[in-house]
Amino acid sequence: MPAASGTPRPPARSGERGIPEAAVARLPLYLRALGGLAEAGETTVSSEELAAASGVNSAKVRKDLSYLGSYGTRGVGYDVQQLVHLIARELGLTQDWPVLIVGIGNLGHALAGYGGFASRGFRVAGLVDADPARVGEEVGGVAVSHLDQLESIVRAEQVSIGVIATPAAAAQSVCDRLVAAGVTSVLNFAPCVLAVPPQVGVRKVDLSIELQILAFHEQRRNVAVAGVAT
Amino acid sequence: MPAASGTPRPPARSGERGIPEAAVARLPLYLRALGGLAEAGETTVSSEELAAASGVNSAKVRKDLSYLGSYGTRGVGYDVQQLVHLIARELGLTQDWPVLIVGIGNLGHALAGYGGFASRGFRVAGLVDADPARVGEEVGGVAVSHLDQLESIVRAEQVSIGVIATPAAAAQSVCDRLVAAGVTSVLNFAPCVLAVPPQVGVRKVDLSIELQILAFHEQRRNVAVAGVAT
DNA sequence: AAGGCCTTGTGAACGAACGCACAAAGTCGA
DNA sequence: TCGACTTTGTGCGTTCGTTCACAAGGCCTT
Repeated sequence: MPAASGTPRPPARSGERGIPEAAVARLPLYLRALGGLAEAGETTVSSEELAAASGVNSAKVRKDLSYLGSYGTRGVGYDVQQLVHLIARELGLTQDWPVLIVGIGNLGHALAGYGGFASRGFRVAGLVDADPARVGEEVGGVAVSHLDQLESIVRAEQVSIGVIATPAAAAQSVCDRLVAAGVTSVLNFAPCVLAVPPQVGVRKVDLSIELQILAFHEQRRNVAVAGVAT
Repeated sequence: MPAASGTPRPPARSGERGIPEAAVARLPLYLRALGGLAEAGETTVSSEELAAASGVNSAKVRKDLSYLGSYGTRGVGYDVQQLVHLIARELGLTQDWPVLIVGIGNLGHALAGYGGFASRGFRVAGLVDADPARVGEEVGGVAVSHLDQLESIVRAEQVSIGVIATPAAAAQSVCDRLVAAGVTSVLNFAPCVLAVPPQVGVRKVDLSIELQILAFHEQRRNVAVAGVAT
């Protein structure tokens, strides 16, 4: 019987800026919506409007924005430009983020050419692939280098964010090399779990997982209907 | 503390199958991990092993699996094949899901060629694009049709899941057409919010949002370090 | 046959997140 | 200037999700 004498006491609220993870995940949504509103010529926006434009509930919007400080004007709303700037700053998008994409298959191609990166401060600092036949090809204005160049690109371009778009079998070794070279955040598109040191951040996107979740709900609806019909 | 008797409080078990959303989102993860274990020749797996292979915590694994019924053997673990079948059935992956992909740009290409779909029961039943120059091109064994064909493909192939990989500007109108034609689940890659009737399911994937969340944590780490150094 | 060992299944405590509802605070019209 | 109106900011109850910890249960060795 191991006495519960360990210290399972993670100081959740460590007195520092403690903006909840769930709120962080919504900030990019607001930013996107605000971009649209700004283009439409809006100068101020209420929490209700922003909520509609970003697909969340207005109380949540207000609470999330309150974590950034209270910059709204009661009776009026928020200043669009100020909010854009505030959110961008909070997310760290006011600086340049060099990104290295590893694996230039179909998905890597799509990512390299994705317009949504540049507008948020992400710059494709390099593309690498293990296939020599792909080296030299230019994608989205950047030439593909060989996988061997991974370390030198990370160092030369001060890359801190790596994107893995390789097959699952290669992902872990690529990840290890990225981390060893100095990358501290990884976005993983390969369908596998990555092991990284605790101070390295990882997020994963698995296209087929999203479809499977959709299928679950789809099936459930059908079963429910069938059940009623029976 | 002995087991409290007194007033037994069944934990709000709504007589119907009430498997929590968070658990559903993890089932595909388990399924993937189990695939790997099966290939490695494992016939049984403990919650601890499965947890390691899918990157979650073992208590969560056990609780999630318990929603599917109790099919583990104490002292041994779970039967891999049985678990695969059980999860697949729960997710509705034992049937064929025809999928229509709209927008065959870089991303649409990647999706059409993505191997992770077929192995989970998803079949690309059609590809459509608004650009006549793309019509006829073959991607992943399926020919691209014109956007005009959207409705007829949905009906002919009994498509219930649509994937939107168009620019944001086109997404809502495409979505409306999908829904009108009978699609009841939508996976949206366009960076915008979609309005749909309540009975239609939508999930979204925004590549740049994931990067922004990474950037937030990355920045935070840097600020923290700088703060200590100061 | 019996006891030890391992792993499941789950009650219960904890914590995070959500959303309501409302007071506070500012604007705008008269 | 004043009062009505609008919208923010947030305290609080509720729901959802995670984690701990342990009794129940089954296998295997002796």
